[in-house]
Amino acid sequence: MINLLWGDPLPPTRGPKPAMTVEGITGAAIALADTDGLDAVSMQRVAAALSFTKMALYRYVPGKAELVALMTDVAMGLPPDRPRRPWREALMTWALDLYAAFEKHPWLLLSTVGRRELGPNELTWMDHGVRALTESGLNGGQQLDAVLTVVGHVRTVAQQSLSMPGGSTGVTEEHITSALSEVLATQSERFPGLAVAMRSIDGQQNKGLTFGLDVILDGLEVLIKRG
Amino acid sequence: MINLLWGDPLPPTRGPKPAMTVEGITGAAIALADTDGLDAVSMQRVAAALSFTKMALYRYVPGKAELVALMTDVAMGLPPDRPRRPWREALMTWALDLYAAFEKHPWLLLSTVGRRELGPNELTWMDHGVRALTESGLNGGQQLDAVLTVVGHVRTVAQQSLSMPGGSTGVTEEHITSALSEVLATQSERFPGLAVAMRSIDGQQNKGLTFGLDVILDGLEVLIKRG
DNA sequence: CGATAATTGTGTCCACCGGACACGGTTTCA
DNA sequence: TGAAACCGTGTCCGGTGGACACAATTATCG
Repeated sequence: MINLLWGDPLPPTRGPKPAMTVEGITGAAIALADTDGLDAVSMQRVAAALSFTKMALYRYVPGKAELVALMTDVAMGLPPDRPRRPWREALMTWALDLYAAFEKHPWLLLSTVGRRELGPNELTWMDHGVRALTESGLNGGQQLDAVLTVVGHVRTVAQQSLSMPGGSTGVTEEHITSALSEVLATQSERFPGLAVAMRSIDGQQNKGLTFGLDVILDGLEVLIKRG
Repeated sequence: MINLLWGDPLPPTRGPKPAMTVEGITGAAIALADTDGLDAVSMQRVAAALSFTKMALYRYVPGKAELVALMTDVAMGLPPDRPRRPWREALMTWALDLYAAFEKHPWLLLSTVGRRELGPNELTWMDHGVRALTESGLNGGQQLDAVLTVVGHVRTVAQQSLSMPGGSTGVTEEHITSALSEVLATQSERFPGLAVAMRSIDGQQNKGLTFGLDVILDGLEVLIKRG
């Protein structure tokens, strides 16, 4: 399976020509997930989208888990190339690029939970994130932890701002606030903190993303300047 | 279903006495998830644990999604009561408490992804988090965003440090580093940033959690002091 | 007291899921 | 010209969530 993630090794020569490709299967599965969500991705449906039997897929992919891993790495893609910049701007645009990737394929939030095999594209993302901090003065562990903190925040905001199936347009806190106000209408005395916080809210676009990023980067700056 | 989350309303009077309770079902499901993971929670297995047929559960719970929502809110529990303290210490211990909750029921990381119905316990967690910041000078939206950033980081670290089925003992970066070093052994030139970062790592316990929290709180402090 | 209506747990059935396996057709190599 | 390798298909299995009809149980009403 690692072999699949890192490029298919040997096209055999003996039998009939394969009628499909791993790339085609992965692409069909991604298209399916993009339109109908990750739950709609089943072997049957992927095969049907390619006009084949589901069992034919197992000639190219060991199982569903590996297919999802392939989908994930391909859909993640490579981080866009950005010019060298000071660590803060570099990490900020890197985070926004990552958010854009989640925005393009919201199901990535589901397929990247839990322990899993990391593909080359995902590793490249991590590499670029870490490299934004190479000249910051932080040591290796700090760099990794810092990137982890940023990706965690991006994930959280994306997860809460992107409706799972198709929706995207980042209306950040839209749902949570509406769900909250619904509850607080009758239970406001039970959640006093939330109640007063909700009253002084300014419905700004994508605020949660940049707010948290600014906070994290400010914190990193403190750490870096402290030396 | 909301009714279920917020307390069962009316025990009817006509037919035979119910032989189970929603609490019992939820408890059995939680126990099952604690030992064998969330994937092991099926209607059949939950019913079998209570020596009943799976269809009997549907008299108490509308469906599996609602059962998982119940499990989630119950397992989350209420945040421990802590004495009033300045916002920074309050938020820090709140975050550590939240991490402990995820440590106790690792499957919460899976059951709390995507759009879902928020239960009273989960809302209480949010309320306590926000209330830690009431005297910080931040406005309501900022308070919510700040708490969201913290929970995002806690989730990320927990997710990567807790092995899904049963394991717990927070050996934070253990897996990611081992998986990374495995790849970097042969592909180090392809991920130069990761390669050098891995070389200067100090295998400290649970470092990722406190590191990120310190960074976030430092950033909040900057924002607050700026006024 | 007896009939009725409501509610319980069960049994049966369905579509769908991931996957094991055997089979016949196709292609290349010895 | 076999023989060996590989492809796509069909069949089968255990498991999933859930709809539905059914007999048994219980409280209420006449």
